[in-house]
Amino acid sequence: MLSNLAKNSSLTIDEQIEYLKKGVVDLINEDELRRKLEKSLQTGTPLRVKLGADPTAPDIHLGHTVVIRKLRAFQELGHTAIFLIGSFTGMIGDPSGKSATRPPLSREEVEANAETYKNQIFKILDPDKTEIRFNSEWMDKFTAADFIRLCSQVTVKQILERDDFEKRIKQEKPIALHELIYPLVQGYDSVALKADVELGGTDQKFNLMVGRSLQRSYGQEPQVIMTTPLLEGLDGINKMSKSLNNYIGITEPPFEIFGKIMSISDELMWRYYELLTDLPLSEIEKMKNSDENPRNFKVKLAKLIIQDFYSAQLADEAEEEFNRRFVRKEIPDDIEEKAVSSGKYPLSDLLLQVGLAPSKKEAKRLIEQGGVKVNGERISDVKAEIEVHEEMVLQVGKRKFLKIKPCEK
RNA sequence: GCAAGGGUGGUCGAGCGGUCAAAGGCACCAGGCUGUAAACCUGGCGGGAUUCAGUUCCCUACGUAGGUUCGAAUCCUACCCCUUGCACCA
Repeated sequence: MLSNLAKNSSLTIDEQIEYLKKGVVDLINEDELRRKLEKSLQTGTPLRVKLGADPTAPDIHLGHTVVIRKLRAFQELGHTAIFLIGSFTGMIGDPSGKSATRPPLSREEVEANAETYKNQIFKILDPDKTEIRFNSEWMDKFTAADFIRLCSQVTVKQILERDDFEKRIKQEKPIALHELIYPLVQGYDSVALKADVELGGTDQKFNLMVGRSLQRSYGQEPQVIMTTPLLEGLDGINKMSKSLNNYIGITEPPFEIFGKIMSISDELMWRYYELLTDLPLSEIEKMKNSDENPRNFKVKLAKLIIQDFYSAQLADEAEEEFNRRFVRKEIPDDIEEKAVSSGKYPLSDLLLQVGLAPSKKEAKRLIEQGGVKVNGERISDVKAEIEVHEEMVLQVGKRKFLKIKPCEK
């Protein structure tokens, strides 16, 4: 995963900047970045590169990895990654998300989530060059006076300039006061951490900018900010998110990842190539213009992504399993098993009982529409009865399988 | 507190006394065509029962609780919640 490390350490500053800029939407600004890189080189002091994370969503999906990969790029160049967990800000709720107020997390929950984070981000980042920090480290000690002082650093107008505040005002939608405060607290984190660079999704641009101006107010050199695009989810339209269920989690089994990648549109595939792989744009362009069946490129993409979080071998296995199941339409061999007491059942009842259908009506629908197979044989008679006396495989749709094992009552 | 507008199925959004389990879109599910692509086509999309049958029936559902009606998502009353404006407070 960190194979590029050695390779990149010998890059010139210009090459480094090129490398870091790949896929970046905003870079504010390049000259400052250059100066910081030069100074770092001269003094032998790594840059402190901050990435903030919300403590409420410890399940990392491919969308998050875009920016984490960027953080890794800095690590590869020898800099320090600071992964900041917003244990304090989590209690406020970022206005760029849903406006529903979040219940404060307990200390235990934050710690548990932090562990989960670590397990996941270290699939991408080098643990030795990563600092994990919590903003409650300093925010818990923040006094009311500190807070007032912080607030005095910006004007109301500046805060209201933020796009989504502006929009909401126009649409006459409510903005809670604490939402206005959020960027300040997040920005102060940069002050507390003395960040040289802060990364974030494009939706974080405003917050990152506030960090810059606060650092100036507190007498620090302002951080460089870099934003990365929000990755589209599997639907190709909305940003990837858990709540829209259009995501690929990095802890998902290889086979799942493979299948999900295969199901994305060709158009989206190129986007994923750009943001989720290290392939240079020129190479991606070449593939795009070739006559080869795009399916092959999709297979390649799926394997590249799986390799990132697992291994080449597991990627191959995922492909093989995929081919077995969907190309050759074979029944997989590692199906979940369920014991059912032997006897005769209407098929619809059986489907309901083993959880392959949420209701009897739905079960009947599935049968009627030809979505149900027993031992590989399609059964479309709603009133079919099944005798359970030996092992059998139930299939619903293309991907739901279940092995039924008879047992005594 | 006052005034106005609003709360409908996963979502958006019609309906404003019966023909409403509620138009239409989206999402989703199954099938077809494929490359588990896109586009497209077909069917489905609260639950349970019943039938030869796309039959009939029952329950639950339109913020909550009542009421008026033979009959309500649709009318009335109270309450809850959301938004906006105004006032009160400061």
